[in-house]
Amino acid sequence: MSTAVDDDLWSAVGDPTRRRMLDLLLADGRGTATTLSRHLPVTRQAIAKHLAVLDRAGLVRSTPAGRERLYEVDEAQLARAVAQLADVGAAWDARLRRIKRIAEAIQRSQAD
Amino acid sequence: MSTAVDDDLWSAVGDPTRRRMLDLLLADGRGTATTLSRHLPVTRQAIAKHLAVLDRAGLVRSTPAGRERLYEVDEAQLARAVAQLADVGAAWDARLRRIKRIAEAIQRSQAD
DNA sequence: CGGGATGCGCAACCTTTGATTGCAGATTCG
DNA sequence: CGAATCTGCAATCAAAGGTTGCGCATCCCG
Repeated sequence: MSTAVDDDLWSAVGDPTRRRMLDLLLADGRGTATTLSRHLPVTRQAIAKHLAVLDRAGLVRSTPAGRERLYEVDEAQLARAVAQLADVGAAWDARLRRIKRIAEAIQRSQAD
Repeated sequence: MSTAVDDDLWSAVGDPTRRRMLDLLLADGRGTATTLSRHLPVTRQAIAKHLAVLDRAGLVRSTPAGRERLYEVDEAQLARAVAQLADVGAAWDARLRRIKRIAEAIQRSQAD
């Protein structure tokens, strides 16, 4: 019942910059710290640190290619993260629905 | 297409302590900084700061009651946050599915 | 009604993290 | 070869999460 979420995965996905990086990587298939930074309002070094975080969380993999380093999304791991988002959302949603049911029941009983 | 997420709402929900606070508030209906801190591994003051964040994001409301201050979840706003979680998840999910379809198509064409 | 217990809010301080600038090493390309 | 480009490392900074230490209001009970 305690929503059993992997906090590392969640916090990797919790940062807005990292979410946009994942969006970009998914859209283009791959990218480097430099190319990503061209589409985001932060410096290449900040991007590099975020890539390190995503790498540690297993959400991206990287391969050196000459003088640059290419990153790509690990689809299976991102799917896991998506599933966790859905889990937390579903848990809250269920509680909200239950609350609504109870509120309606009270209203009905008061209408008697 | 840019996942149009309210970053304030998301970042309010992005913190693990705040997520657990919302869980507790949903479970009990209401609570104070002190009661919440009894179920969490942080001090009352830390909880109070988180409550201020959640309040600014509109996810909770508070009413003074004697010497204590009761907080409760704003269900409509939490529902909005849940919807945003679902949106981001769905967007990534769709991209992952598309990638998978393409990969399968390539495999099929190579099998010719 | 007075005093201890309980709850809250404010302030100072510490640590972590997202972000910056600066620089040196490696690789590509004209 | 030499200039351009990409990377990685280090120092520095500001914001955020967390803590301790008060002072003040409210409740409760003898």
